Amino acid sequence: MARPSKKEHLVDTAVKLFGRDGFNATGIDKILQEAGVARMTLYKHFKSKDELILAALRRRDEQFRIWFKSAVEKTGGSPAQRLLASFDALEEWFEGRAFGGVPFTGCSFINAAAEFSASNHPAHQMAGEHKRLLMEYLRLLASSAGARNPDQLAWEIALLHDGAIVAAQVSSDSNAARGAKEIARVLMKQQGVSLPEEGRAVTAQC
Amino acid sequence: MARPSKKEHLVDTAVKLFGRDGFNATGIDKILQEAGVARMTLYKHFKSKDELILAALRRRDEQFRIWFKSAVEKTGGSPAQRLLASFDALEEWFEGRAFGGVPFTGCSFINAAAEFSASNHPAHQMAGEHKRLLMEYLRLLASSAGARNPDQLAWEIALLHDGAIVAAQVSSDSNAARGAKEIARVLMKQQGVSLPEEGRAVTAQC
DNA sequence: ATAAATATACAGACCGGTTAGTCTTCTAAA
DNA sequence: TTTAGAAGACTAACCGGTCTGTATATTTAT
Repeated sequence: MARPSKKEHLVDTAVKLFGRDGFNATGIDKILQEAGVARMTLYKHFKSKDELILAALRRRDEQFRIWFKSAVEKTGGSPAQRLLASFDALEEWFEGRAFGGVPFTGCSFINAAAEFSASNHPAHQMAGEHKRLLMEYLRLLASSAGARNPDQLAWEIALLHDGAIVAAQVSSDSNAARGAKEIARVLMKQQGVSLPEEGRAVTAQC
Repeated sequence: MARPSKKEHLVDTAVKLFGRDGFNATGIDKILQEAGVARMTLYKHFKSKDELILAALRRRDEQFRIWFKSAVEKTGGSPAQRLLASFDALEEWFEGRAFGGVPFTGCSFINAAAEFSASNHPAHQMAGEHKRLLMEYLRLLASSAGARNPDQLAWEIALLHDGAIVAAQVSSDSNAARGAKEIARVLMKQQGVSLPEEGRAVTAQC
């Protein structure tokens, strides 16, 4: 019953538990129990745990990128402002204000690449694809913002994102996003991207 | 026999295998076999696998920081040049030219924080300590280089390091270190750190 | 409308393999 | 002779994965 439900719910639960406890450390049984789903229902939809892992990463990629885009765009600023707003989105995430208050446990894709270190492992490759798609979005913003070299700026900002993620995860550095944002400001300026007045929104100038 | 050997060799083997295959995915048996050491010899020196993991991380921290410092300092340049040389060291590492040609599989501490996500887990905390110690070294260099705000510059460069590590690991981006180096150049300039002529060593000016 | 057939999902026993960790026996060297 | 270490059996738990059986719907045929 509720055809859209069982498989979806299983994948959602897997996303949550894999993200929280890791892939190898999370057993099938825990997922089944948490999801309230029978064993054979899982193996009807997925032929192995590895396939469930891939499905969970696919879902996470989709979920994350949708959230990220909307978090960046809800500010409604110019492309340049949106590039900066991406760091505010990271801060939301780090502080557990994103994804319904789920505590931050690092980027699932960085974590996946860590656990599945062989670069030809499907999960590892999916991690690379996720980062590539995020960078593609940044490249679009950089281009719209009038960067002299949009590819380079997107690459740089992506690197700042990952650096901030690592700092937030490994060192519990709650200011990582803000610090990275300041670096981004410098790099954008260097690329000829013009921002409105420093530290004040262009629309609410009192 | 060879008193210094057994325990040390065990830890060295653990460093290698944990680094290559991950912590949860590496069983005790594999380490024992690879090291050619008996089971009880392990449990004579460590009361659990967790303790072996911590010992391996301690060794890796020591090994990595010694290598990193010497790789940075063998260039023999000024403090400012050494800050930049740190990115060349990363490149060596990424390309498998460090640690006796062991292929790069990411930073063991980032990986540890990924597998042991609870921030109060000893391995996770050791990862934070490792990053802190590396940053301390960078702070010293930044200070000697005459940075206006050495703490900030060290923090920024550490973030660039981690960003480059993630890019190299997740996306197999072989230019990650060079790209990060260029960003560092900008940030150092902004901090009033003066470099000799661009792209040419100060001692070998032909 | 009623009855049979089909599909879906749950519950749980079960399997072989592997895990971390303990214990005992044997060997070789100091 | 003493002792460190190798070898390997052993335990208890857990792993991913399979199999059986049952209950409940929905669909189809009569």
